[in-house]
Amino acid sequence: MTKKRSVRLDDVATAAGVHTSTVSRVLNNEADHRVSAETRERVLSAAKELNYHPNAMARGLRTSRTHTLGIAVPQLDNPVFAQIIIGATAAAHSRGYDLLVSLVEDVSGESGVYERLAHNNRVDGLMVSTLEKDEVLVETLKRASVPYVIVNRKIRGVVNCVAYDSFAAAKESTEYLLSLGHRRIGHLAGRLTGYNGTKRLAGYYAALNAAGIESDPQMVAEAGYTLEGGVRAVRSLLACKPRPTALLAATVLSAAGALKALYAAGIIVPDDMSVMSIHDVQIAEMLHPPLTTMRLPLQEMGRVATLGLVDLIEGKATVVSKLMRPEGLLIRASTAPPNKL
Amino acid sequence: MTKKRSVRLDDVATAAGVHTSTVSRVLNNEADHRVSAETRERVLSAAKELNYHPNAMARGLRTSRTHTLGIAVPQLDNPVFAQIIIGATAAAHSRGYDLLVSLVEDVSGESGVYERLAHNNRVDGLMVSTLEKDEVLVETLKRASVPYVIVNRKIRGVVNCVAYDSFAAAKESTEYLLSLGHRRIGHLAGRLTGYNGTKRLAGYYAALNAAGIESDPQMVAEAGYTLEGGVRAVRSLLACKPRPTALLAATVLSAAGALKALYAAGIIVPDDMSVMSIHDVQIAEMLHPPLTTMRLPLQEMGRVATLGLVDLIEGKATVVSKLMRPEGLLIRASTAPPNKL
DNA sequence: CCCATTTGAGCAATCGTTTGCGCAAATTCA
DNA sequence: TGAATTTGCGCAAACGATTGCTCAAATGGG
Repeated sequence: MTKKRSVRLDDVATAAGVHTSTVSRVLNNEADHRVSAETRERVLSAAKELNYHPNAMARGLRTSRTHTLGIAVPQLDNPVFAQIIIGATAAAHSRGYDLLVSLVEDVSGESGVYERLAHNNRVDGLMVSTLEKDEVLVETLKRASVPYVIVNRKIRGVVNCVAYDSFAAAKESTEYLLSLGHRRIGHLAGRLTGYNGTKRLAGYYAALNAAGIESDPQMVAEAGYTLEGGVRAVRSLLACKPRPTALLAATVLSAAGALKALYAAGIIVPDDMSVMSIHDVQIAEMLHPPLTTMRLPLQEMGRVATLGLVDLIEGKATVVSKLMRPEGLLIRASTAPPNKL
Repeated sequence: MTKKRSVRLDDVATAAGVHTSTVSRVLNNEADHRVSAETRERVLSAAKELNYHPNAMARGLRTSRTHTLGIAVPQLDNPVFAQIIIGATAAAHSRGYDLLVSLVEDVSGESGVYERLAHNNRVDGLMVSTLEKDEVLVETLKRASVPYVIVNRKIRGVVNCVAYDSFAAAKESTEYLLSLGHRRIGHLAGRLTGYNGTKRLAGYYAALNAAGIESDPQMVAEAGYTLEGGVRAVRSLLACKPRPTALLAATVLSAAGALKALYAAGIIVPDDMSVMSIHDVQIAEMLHPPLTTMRLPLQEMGRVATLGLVDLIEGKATVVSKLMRPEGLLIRASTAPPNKL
């Protein structure tokens, strides 16, 4: 509260009886420490004594490094992004960086975010996890003045991407449903204009084909990544005859919507229909019945992207590219063999 | 990618044929605009032409203002905090600030966060929503060098607090259960060492007393703010005889745990037992049965706290203190009159 | 027409660090 | 012992903006 003048390098220098430059070198542990042990000691204790903290602005101005990372996400109330951010903050802190979270809700409108963060030298690097169309994003990032990495998708023309192997995740999920004996499997797809949505759809088809099952476009409904989307998609799938006996949702929120809609339609899960989804988050175990999921390393992805970005910034790497493998099934009560009629 | 030198005030000045100071004044719209309309025009177009963006560091160093706010939360995977942050980001952006999110998980250990953010002049102000004991927090904040506001609780000795009227929320919730005809109402309390936990407990008691019902400590179990806590608490409450016919959970996650545990115990909701909770978040409608809730203005709280903090920073206010009223019941399918045996 | 006032814009100091360079003292080597 | 290094530290110039002053030119009043 009190507007006490903060203690500067100067103050420490005076207290230790040396020049500011010496203090700076000591405190920054310069590579070739051309400072006597005794002086070093004196400086360190003076700094501690005065409770010195370097001024981030001044330092930033001089070194043009902010020790801050930015991350742009489209939503925060989606546990998937929350988890990614959790992983990212932890990793950032572990490397001495802070994390600036930017919510970029409106896909098209927001022209300012990248500018605000990157252009003003507010951040040393940027993680981007928004939902723009590839071309738009590429175009915007072309103007970025700091290193960046795309999180949660892959983009043609951008080398630094950390994404899930969504194809494998969907394929393995579908294989599990097949192994239970299901033959008519529906898919609540993600956004079919985006990376994850299309990859998951492809993985789903691949598993069906490999099992010699002819894929039926009627069994696929785009649900996006929301509860409501799941509700709508299930309604449309229920119109098919014969009905599917199992559903694979591209994400947990749409699966939740599916459960809701199925319940409303009087269809019992898993007796009448199995449901599973990609992404294991806490919600899965709160649903009724608890949801079988394919686990993807969410926090880990935030971590990997962050560490990679820091390496990029610090020149320890020139490329950050990783496809994260699914971590396996978590079988709960929402899946079972199909009902023999 | 290319390390293009960024365009400075100097460049704009040269382009416009004036001095940097003039450019600065134009761009900042100085109060008494002692600049001719023509010059102003020239400067503005030059700035746009060159795509000039002020260097945040340099400006910050000079003005000792970062236009960044910090918010410290204990968890991100709790939708309650996610919503608060959503409200806060929007409000911050609307006033031209960015938001630095800090996850302070370990209550006791983390000594560094406040220092890192506030002391280094990384932020102009701080919102604190962590779970430390009051005394610890007060002690830490005493050393803060920037304005701050406590979010989601009230603390003796700190004037700038934005919190819920948790007492009213719990009281009104309990009254609803009473109005349905319930007489034996259990409470899944929050943390009984904290503000919200105790206030909600008090509100619950108050409603019971007002209805002439003797309160029974056995009907209260501390569940905290997690799924597991809810599960455990319900198990202990089920041991009471006679059993409660309704439960009020202090938060939605513990309510989810309650539903899970009740299902496991073969108790039907709401037929055999009603369940409701404070805090309406999307999870509530995904649960089975959909959960009756007392709505509290989550995003709004983030907004109010942020705007207040900015006012504090900009000297437009000296106090930020608000108790936010509940927004009313959202009646879903988890509550009903008690079963007449 | 002359002096007082206002207007418009430049000068230069400053914010707190970092860092290339210089220079004395201390050390090494022959 | 004298020259060549090495060691330890200070000097002062950046970094890019903001802002109190200064001062000439333009304006106004009598």
